[in-house]
Amino acid sequence: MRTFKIASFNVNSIRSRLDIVVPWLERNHPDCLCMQETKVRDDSFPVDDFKACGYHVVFRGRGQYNGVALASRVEPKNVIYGLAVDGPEDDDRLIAAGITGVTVVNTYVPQGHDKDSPQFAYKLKWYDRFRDFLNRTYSPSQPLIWCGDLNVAPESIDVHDPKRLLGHVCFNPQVWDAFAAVRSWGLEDIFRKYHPGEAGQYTFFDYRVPDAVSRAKGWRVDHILATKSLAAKSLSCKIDMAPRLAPKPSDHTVIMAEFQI
DNA sequence: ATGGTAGTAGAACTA
Repeated sequence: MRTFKIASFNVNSIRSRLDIVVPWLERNHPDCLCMQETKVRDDSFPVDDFKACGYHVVFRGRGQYNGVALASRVEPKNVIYGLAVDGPEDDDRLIAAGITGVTVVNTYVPQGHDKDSPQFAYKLKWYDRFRDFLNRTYSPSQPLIWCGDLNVAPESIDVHDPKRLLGHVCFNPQVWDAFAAVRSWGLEDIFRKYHPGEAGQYTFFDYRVPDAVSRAKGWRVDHILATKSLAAKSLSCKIDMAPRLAPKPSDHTVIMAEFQI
């Protein structure tokens, strides 16, 4: 029996966020850190910065947009790059690996732009494709974590102004249905397990909203979910606001969870 | 208030 500590962080450019990510790793020592929006081509990924603080890192990205990475204290096994092993591109939004017996699936779900846009249709389709990916690649009976920027605030308590925001591409009945369909494969929201009904717990604060953090103008769109057997072994789940309060922050912050494995 | 800021870029896009 040991503890498995995992965190997820939309870094909004890994190269711009090294001064936050590296000290955070050294201070918190997770077994695994999942990153989204790395915004860097694979040939420019800062591998050495992760090596220097004792982490392996696997990644997939083509530059300006998206990109995902997974840092791990042990070498990741069975790495899968991309949702679409045999289908159309998924724009560098998924990386999955086995880490000390736990399968970690790290995704950056499409944001959706606007509910009348092709990007929104792509987002809904992406959830469907992701469920198919889970179904053909893994089993809900295995210890598996799905985490990342999932671009959905599942409940009214997950946004600062549910009345005004209802219908937004990240707070939207169609997205809730698509997200629920993935969860019904066999995944539980670990954050809500420890904070049931707790409002005002956010992982994203828009840069464009003045004093968004101090005025609590946030969204809970970054998540850690686990299959039933693993969820039963969870110990904690919390949002760490420190990275969002640091100088030159990402617009997201870190969510982390611990499991007994 | 249909803006605001920050990232990739080296203009316009994504969030």
